[in-house]
Amino acid sequence: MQPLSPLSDVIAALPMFAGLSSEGRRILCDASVIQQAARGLVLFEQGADPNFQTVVLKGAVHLLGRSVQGQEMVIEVVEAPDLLLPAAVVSDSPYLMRARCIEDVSVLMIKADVFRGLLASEPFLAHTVIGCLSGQFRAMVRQIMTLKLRPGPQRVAGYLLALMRRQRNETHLTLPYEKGLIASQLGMTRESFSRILTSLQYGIIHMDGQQIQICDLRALRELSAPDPLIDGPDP
Amino acid sequence: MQPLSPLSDVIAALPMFAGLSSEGRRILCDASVIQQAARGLVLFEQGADPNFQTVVLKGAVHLLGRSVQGQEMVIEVVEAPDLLLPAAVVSDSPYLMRARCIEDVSVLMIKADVFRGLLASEPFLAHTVIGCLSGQFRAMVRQIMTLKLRPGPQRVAGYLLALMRRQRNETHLTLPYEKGLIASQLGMTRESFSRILTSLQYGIIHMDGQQIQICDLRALRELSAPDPLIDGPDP
DNA sequence: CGATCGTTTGAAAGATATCAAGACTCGTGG
DNA sequence: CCACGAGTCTTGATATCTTTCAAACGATCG
Repeated sequence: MQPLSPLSDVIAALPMFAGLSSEGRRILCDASVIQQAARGLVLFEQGADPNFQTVVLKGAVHLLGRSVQGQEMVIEVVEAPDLLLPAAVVSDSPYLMRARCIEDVSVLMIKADVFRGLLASEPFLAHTVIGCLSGQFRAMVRQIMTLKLRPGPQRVAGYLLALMRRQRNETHLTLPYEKGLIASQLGMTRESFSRILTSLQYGIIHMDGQQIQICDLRALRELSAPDPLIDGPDP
Repeated sequence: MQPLSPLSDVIAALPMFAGLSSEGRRILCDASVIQQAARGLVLFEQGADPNFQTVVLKGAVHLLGRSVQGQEMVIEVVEAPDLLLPAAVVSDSPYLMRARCIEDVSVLMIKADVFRGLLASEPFLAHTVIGCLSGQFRAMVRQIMTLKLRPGPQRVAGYLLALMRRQRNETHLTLPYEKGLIASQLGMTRESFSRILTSLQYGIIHMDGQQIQICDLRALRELSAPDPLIDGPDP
């Protein structure tokens, strides 16, 4: 609850804000608070107006879309260090998604109007936001390409390979959260996800709960039909 | 082929560049050319490195994703006036998609390195790019939500309603391009799209080639299960 | 007129979702 | 320590949706 390190030290330590003027840094500090949030906590609701620009300092956050009928799906995952939906904040438009903490997180919350003001006066901050927005935009494009061009099993295989790369390229990996959430991130039901995983069980992977051992990397890669543009360089 | 109006006049007339310093405007002019491109022309290829920041001045451009297996789908539509994939240009990363002119377009092409340089020295340009990026990001999020949360018929109904709104809210509308392209934009095959349209034929719409008459707006809206966040205010 | 392209339609196959039940894990409290 | 219950995951049967393949139709254009 209480900031262990003074706010200004945290901000000074962030590469994201390294190039701010001292004046800008002061304004930023005055308009910010640090919060700890427990796993499961909702940071904001779909449809809400952004009052803060949230910066994820530690941990990861799910952005969930909800249909009129009430079903909910993971649309985006934001991991520290990154901005939470700067697109909504800079355009002062309602959030399209709900933000829920995947794990215990710490966030920096900057008053939205101050943040927008700083954007005009601090070229460095503008540059940071541009970099962040472009990265998030490209991630969304990749996801659309995946949804439109790849069937379920390919998406699952690709997901496992991406996970492997993020976990130090070892053939043993741990699913980062519940399978139901992963399924919705991949655009399928948990039943389908479960079935696809079991279909991989015979020769390609070995699964035990959240633990997955990749037995036949070559086969998995072949199954995913990787595209270096979408998936990054070969793992 | 040849610029009818001098380059500097075109740039001066664009709201997008209205706030540039005179110095910035000079640099921009020196690094830019205006091009006319015919319908069907490919402006750049998927995987290419961005040499220019393209500004669509007139017309519209399709951004197409291609899978390893070779099938191609419309991922995004960019209409004048807007930037073509600033996310790739500012991050100096390969284009994720191919750009193809839907119709005859005119574009302004700015050398990419000069554009990135101006971004640092011209706060107004940075602000423009932030606005453009955030708009495009939100469009991608909406598309993902549509793909993940809505079945085919809802997507088609929603598309028709969106089209109606863009065409002065009249109940008679014209499909902007071939049905096959619209189908891929909606994430389905042309056969599925055709079947869904015929299923609407009986009472809800009347279709004749590219012309569509909406007979029962209420039913169409109900079928689309609209979400004001995704679809905008009620048409 | 014949060729090409976009579209529609039909029949069949395949993929995915849904519904329902059972298995499993894990934390709680008796 | 065990039993319970909540939540998650798996599995099976079925239904539905979507794609695929194939053919025919229609328009446009040389």
